[in-house]
Amino acid sequence: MKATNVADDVTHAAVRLFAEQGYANTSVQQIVEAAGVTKGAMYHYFESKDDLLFAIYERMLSLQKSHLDEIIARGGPVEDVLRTACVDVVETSIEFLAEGTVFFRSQHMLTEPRQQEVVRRRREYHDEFARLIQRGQAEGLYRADVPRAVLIANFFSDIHYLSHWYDPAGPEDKTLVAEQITDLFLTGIRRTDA
Amino acid sequence: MKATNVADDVTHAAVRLFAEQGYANTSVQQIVEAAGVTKGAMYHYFESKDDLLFAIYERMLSLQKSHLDEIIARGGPVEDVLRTACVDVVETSIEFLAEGTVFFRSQHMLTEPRQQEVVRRRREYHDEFARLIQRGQAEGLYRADVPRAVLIANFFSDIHYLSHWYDPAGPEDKTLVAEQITDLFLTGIRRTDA
DNA sequence: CTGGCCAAACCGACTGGCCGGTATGCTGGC
DNA sequence: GCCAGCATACCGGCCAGTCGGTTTGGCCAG
Repeated sequence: MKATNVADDVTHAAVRLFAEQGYANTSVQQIVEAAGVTKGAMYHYFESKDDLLFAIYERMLSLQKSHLDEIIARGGPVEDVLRTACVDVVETSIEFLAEGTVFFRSQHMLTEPRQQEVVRRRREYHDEFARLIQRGQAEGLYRADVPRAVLIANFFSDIHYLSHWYDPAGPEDKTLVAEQITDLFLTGIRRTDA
Repeated sequence: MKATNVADDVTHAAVRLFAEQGYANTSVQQIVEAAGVTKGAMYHYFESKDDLLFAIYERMLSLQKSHLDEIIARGGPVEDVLRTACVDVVETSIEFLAEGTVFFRSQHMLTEPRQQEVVRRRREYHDEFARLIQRGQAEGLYRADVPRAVLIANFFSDIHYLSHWYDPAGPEDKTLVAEQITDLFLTGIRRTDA
């Protein structure tokens, strides 16, 4: 559908600029110029600057949630499912690194209702992930001497932090890094006691 | 020195408001009102809003660097030094949770030269931490099959993420959490192969 | 003790620029 | 001839920073 690439062009330009300069430091004028359209065109497709930001969140949230759902639906041993889910989310986060930067940095710039919506959707993801860990703990695979919240935070933090150090132009391969991070995480939470 | 608590009052109010609403969404007027001073007084102690933000960074950077220096200076086995350093930085980060929120969220709001200064100082900290890991690897304590950058990111990410989930009013004790996080990290990077 | 003096600390009304959003108008396709 | 899809000039609000002025406190000469 080449129908309206205006909306897409604007979104892409916005992601790039928001990631580079931050939401507050980026004017609508800059975005439309970078996208090669005019303000009128943009406001034809988006209600507000806030709406534009939310579109970026909506995209990421849907994407990651659908991936997780799909992986869990495929079933299999908990360990395998968890590993696949972890590797996938790291890889996806690397693929959408700029989106991730905006995602984690600008949530507080959204208007209150939309911020709540993002919180709600993230909690859904979090809870689904938590149930995986819980199943693993029930099977005696993962340590239970540490609050589950800490275990989960220990992985989510890696996703979060990616945009702060990973360089797509650097030497590290994204799939390899995804496996390495997952490995560090799973090794850390594995039950080792007698 | 009760001499000038104006500067302190302003800084504390600023940290709180920046953490709550973000730097861009907080007006200087709000800050001075919250601090119970006037704009004139504030601009007597700070050159600009940016200067105020940088003061927060300066404080955190100095604090954490001095802690790390001191712990390394005390010497001892690498494993012990690293563990102490990790626990300390997590604990400190919890104590200064609001500062941390601002620290990681608003770096791109600083003017370019100051942003560079922050990058420089953070790299100093990073490199010192990296040398500890390197020593541990040389002694065969830590795995070397994963790039050192990944190992380090795996820990720094936890620090970074703290302000996103840790609730000071919650049930988790900060020292305990610090030890748990450190434990997960050290377990993950420990060499286990034959 | 005291009055004069100076600097540092502080006050708060004002301004100039920027920027999100809008109003109005144009144009080509059906 | 009408409507979706734009273009563009413009407005109004907000806010960092300023600036002329006032207050406070320390200090010394008389």
